[in-house]
Amino acid sequence: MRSVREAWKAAVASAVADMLAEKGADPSLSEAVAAEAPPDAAMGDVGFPMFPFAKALRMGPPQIAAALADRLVAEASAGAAPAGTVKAVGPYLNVFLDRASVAAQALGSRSLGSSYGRSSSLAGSKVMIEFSSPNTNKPLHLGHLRNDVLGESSARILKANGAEVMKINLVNDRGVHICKSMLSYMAYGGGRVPEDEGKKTDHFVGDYYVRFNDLKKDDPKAEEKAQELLVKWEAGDPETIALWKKMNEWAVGGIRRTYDRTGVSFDKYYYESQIYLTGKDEVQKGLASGVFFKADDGSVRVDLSPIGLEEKVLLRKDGTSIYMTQDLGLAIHRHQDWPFDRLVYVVANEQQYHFKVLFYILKRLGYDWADNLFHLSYGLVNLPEGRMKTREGTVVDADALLDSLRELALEEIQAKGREDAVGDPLDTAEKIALGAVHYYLAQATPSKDMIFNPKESLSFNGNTGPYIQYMGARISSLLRKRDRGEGSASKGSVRPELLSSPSEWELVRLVSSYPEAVEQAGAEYNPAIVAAHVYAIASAFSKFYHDEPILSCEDPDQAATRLALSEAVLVVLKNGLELLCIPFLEAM
RNA sequence: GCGUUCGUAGCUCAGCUGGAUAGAGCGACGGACUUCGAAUCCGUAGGUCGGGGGUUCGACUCCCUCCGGACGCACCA
Repeated sequence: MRSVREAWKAAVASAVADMLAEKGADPSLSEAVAAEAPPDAAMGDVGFPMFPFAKALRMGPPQIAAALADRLVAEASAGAAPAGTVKAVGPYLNVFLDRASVAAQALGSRSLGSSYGRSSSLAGSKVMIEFSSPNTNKPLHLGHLRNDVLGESSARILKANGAEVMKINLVNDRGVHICKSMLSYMAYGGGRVPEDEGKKTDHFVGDYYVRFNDLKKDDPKAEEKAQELLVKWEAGDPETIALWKKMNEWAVGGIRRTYDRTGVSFDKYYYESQIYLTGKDEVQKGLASGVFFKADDGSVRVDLSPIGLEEKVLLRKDGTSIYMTQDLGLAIHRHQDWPFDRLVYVVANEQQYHFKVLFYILKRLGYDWADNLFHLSYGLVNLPEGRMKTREGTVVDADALLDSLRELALEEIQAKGREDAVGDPLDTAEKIALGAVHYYLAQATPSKDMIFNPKESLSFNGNTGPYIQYMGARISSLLRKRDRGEGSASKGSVRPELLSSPSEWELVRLVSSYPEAVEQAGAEYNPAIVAAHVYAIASAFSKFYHDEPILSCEDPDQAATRLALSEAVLVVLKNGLELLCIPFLEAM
């Protein structure tokens, strides 16, 4: 569809340039030709507004559109224009595409299967993407799920556009917050292990972190002791390290189980405990080259006035490093490990300042890849009841959320009496729960704060994951029937020109523009674009399915063609859901 | 106080990089199952696009200003 549209755009631009030249105006003004979508398909498939040329041509836009239409019709009769017909509609020049050829192209997606929607727009580029980055003192919560789905989905979209992608996870496994859960365990743990309490290992650790609040009441010096423990840890005290290792294995092990459950994976794990000292040497180099300076108090700083900010300390006066130092070193080391062209950080928007400064410093240090750093900044996830707060215990635990959604989905399957039809009810319920959460989180514009409504996410009605999964299941059901010999489709042949009704054309249009959506999502690091497209096609299919007989169509050719269209829709649904980390279901 | 960002229907969100009558979903109200899965579909009501200026042939979109919310402004991560 794009190629046809581009061809028309070029044809219109060339015709406009000719008109401008004839009137003695500058032909390069024709670069302002823009292809748009008319509000109603009855007005045309592609529209070109003529306003920008009115002044230069000394004509009203409607007159320009009419004159241009005549010109292009003449070219078409001479075989010089792309397929389709043109029509002046007020100030717009509209094009009606040759629907049969667009439909034929859309049906071609069936043979491409899982590769339909791939592009080479990012071919040859290496993209590293960092996401999730959990702390090892507590399990994943709803906010992580948004981070994870944005990261994993973006990675899949980038790959679909031809990029080579390296997914990395930076685990925050050191620091005073980790020491707090250790201290709490030392006080209350009594040597117990997760199995003793029948708990998932990361929850076991998280519970001790929460109990640090009790410890503060029992022991007024708890905060101090946590700091002391951190010092012991940094000194490599064997006992401290042993406990730290044990608890971290529990935490990371549990978190990994949640990743397995949600379909998130990483190519490489980095641990802060191993890299928190990196970056010092880079700062020293920058100091030597004059990018940084030594302040009167002995600390090393960078001047941020060129980007309208103050100074930033990079090394304390005692020579110890800070967060920025570490991230600086890590970025450089990562590039040595795997020379990426772009580096994407999926991190909450509260760290915008941090990345602004980090990117600026890397650029000042002269790294050529510093121009292609991107902070995929996302907003908070809140609940209908209000904001999640750790202290108030209103944080939504990821595992518990998935469990409760799975339970609700299971109840629905049972209520509909579909246990036998779905085969494995619990597994199906789990996949519906995952579809609900991932779709809901992925469909929102990343940068904005959002409200997560669990009940709404699971609704089988409306703009939800399960609704889309349902359309996939319906099409699968049709195909099963066809394979069993039902209907007349097998006796007919596929004829794209039969796809002419409004609902059929809408589906053709959406199938054929799917690759553009994937490409745009990749260019903007925005899975929501794929989500919107997948929902649109599911919704359009639902209408089509309701209005038109498919398998039960009397005319074999029409049945075969409509079934082929359904298969094309299925290809888009499957591929799109895959990009969004939403399981596809044959039946539900 | 300074900076960033957001404000679109009762609620949750789109709005294709400045174009045709601002769109969906939920909720409300009213319809559609002897028919491929009604976990669906159709219709109705509901908006001064936070307010006010400006740029433009044309502004939800760009600029300024005010109001309101969020986040940041550490030698914490």
